Amino acid sequence: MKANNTTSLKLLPEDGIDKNSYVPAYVQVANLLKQKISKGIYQPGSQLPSEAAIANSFQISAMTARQAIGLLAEEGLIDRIQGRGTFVKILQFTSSNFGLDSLARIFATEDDISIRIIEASVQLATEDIKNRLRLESKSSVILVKRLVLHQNEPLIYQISYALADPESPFVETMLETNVLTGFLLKKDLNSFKKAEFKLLPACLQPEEAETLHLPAGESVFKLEHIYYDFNDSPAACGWFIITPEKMPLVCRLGVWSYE
Amino acid sequence: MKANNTTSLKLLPEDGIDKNSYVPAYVQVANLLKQKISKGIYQPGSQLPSEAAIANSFQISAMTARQAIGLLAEEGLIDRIQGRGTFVKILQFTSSNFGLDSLARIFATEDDISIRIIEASVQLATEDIKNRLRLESKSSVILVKRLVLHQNEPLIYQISYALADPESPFVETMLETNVLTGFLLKKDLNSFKKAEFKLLPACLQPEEAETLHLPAGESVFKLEHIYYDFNDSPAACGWFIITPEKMPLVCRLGVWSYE
DNA sequence: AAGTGGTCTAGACCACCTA
DNA sequence: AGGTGGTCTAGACCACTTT
Repeated sequence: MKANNTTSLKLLPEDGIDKNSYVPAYVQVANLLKQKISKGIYQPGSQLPSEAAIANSFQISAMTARQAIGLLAEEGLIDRIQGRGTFVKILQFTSSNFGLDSLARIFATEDDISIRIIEASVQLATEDIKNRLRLESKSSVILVKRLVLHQNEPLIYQISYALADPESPFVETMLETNVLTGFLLKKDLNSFKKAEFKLLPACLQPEEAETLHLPAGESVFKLEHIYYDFNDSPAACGWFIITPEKMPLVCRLGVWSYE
Repeated sequence: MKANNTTSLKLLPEDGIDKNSYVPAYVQVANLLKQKISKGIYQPGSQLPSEAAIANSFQISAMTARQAIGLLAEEGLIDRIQGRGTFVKILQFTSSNFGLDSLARIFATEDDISIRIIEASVQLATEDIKNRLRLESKSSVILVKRLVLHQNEPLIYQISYALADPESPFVETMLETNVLTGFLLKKDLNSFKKAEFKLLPACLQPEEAETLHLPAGESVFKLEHIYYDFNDSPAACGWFIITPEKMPLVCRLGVWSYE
């Protein structure tokens, strides 16, 4: 009943949905509602028709109408308040959300990406690293500095520390590491339970600048990370250095499509 | 049937849900699934039981089971692949998402926040501003520099430009502007259709440093913004300067709660 | 009391993947 | 062909807010 292979003709009802379309009803309804917000028919701050009213006007069930409204909620276009109603959101910069989409897209292709090991060694942990990994005094850690290249151009300068567990040949494992498939220890990919990331502004240090072929002193992003194992113990930490040009952090609020 | 006021006793079935609890069934199921992921019973990369199996084992309907799984999906704990199954995600830094929660929390209280106008004037638009606001040559713009204080300590240095529309007393309106209630023109709060934000690392300039009581040269966040009206024309632009201490950008992946 | 969003059911059928 | 996730229905009841 939902799809119809027998015809390519498309009826365009004035304001109804096409139940023979491959596009789910709730997506169609969501888009129609977005259009009304986009055109200012539903103004910021104003109340949307109730779920029941929407279900009725589009001749769909309440659950389906609710699913459509859920889409708008996911996109941050509306607020749902139990007992009061659904309201078009007023734009607020504090609801901005910045994702690493640009990097994810680069890594997704897996082509043109290569890793160069700058340094790999076992060292005595510094105070800073001991704090981050919750280590006893005089603990040894593995340090690996990598340069990630995209189309043979420096992309990310990566420094990571991991526990020097004598039970396994860690350094070799870390040298094999493939950033593409998860970024750290390939064999330990599924041994991490959780991770914490912190984004910071930073000033490019001489060593980093030289490695990345950039002028020292430039403003860059520093992405710190800590990975935890299934005992909730920090098992690896480190940071990435990357320029805002290679990793643009952009966020859009409001209606940006669907006319 | 969902709530039960008659008793405060709580039965704790081994692995079932409490249908008399105020906590929705789908939330209970989601938490139980999270526990199993947290404990490593469901390991990263492995397949979760099917929706039908979950529905059956918890004695709930398929839709409710699906809703529970939807919660995990929202939190980025799992991947749903049609026709194949549901799988526990392997942590990837590229799926990090940074929100301005810390700022939103500060602004939410509305207490201890005050605005100081540093400068307000009408100026000829520079090339940069003309590009951003898509202006003709020799256009006038309103420039306002504000300092947002929290508990009488400098928090944000804010610079904004807006079209100098002769139809309304803009400068006065902008002087009245209250960051708390939306950040720009109070009267125009609901006249914006969409906005774009860009997060950048920056180096604190002398004027900014002095205003914020910070040493020049420090690394800070620069949050650029452009607001569009319902004609899709850029109507206002500008940027915030804020330190990473005042606006920590942290992101957590994996299971961080629910023992 | 009436209206709103939120939860839940017990089915049905569809689209997709694997075997 | 059988299993999986995805969509949809027509109802029911609940919790919350406003009148």
